[in-house]
Amino acid sequence: MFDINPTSTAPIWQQIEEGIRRMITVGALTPGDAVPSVRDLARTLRVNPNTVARSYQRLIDRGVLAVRRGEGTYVSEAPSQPKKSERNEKLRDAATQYAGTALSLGASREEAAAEVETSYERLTKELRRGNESR
Amino acid sequence: MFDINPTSTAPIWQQIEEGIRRMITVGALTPGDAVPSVRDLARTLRVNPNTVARSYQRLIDRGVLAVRRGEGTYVSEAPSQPKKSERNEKLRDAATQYAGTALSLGASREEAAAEVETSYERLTKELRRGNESR
DNA sequence: AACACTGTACTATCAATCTAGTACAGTGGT
DNA sequence: ACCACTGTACTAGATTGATAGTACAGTGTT
Repeated sequence: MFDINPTSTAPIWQQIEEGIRRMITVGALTPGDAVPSVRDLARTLRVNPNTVARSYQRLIDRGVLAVRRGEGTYVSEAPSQPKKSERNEKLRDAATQYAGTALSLGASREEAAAEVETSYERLTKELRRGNESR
Repeated sequence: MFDINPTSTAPIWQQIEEGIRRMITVGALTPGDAVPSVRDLARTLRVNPNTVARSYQRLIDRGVLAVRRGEGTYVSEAPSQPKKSERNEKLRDAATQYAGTALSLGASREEAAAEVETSYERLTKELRRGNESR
């Protein structure tokens, strides 16, 4: 599972939303899989159930998750993907923010890029762990 | 000068603090230079003077800026640089956050790194602009 | 002396986020 | 029928960030 950074300026519901999306893109969650219940995930992440519910609701609204009433929440069979233009805009915004931070810390372009690749590799490995049984 | 993104989750005072640091590392501000007055910068960025004052105060506390009472605020002659360990930790955190976002958007490692390099180049060029007269 | 600037320091208010607690309807297993 | 689980919905409080407004002391210019 993923971690929550309570000191981050990014709201927790957003961190959870991104975390679920990451697990799907990496294959740790596939269509039809059940996601943890609101209360379970809240206990695991040491977070309020309302906050988890908010994240799930957003993912449901966007067609990434689907609810079976009384049963639980599952990854949609046909997970809708966001428009390409919107995706590129978000990626660009995130890159700009990171590049700005790297610059303010005096990091070179090469160092900034290398640090991203390292983090990317680490995240994918962490997310795939505990998932070899599939 | 730099821009403020009011929709970002990062607080404005932090964006201003990073912006000043960027201008210093890029050379758009050198030791001895005056930074805009609290009220001027607030008007330029369309932000409350209190918010700018908060950013300046943090930079003063860290030895990046220095105040001459009644005159203004200036870039310190011997700008203290943060500890290497702390700098690396911040860079790493920022890289992790960006990599996580890129992953949740389904971007490949190469695409994520390339987008950073592009943003980095763009930022340095923008910041150096209007500074050729030095 | 008067004025226009500087930074600094308050108070008050608004919005967003997170938390705690409670409640209710739907589902499945016993 | 009962129980344990599911998502959902609501109230209320604390915290943080940003805003508006006001005020005061120090500095340089006129």
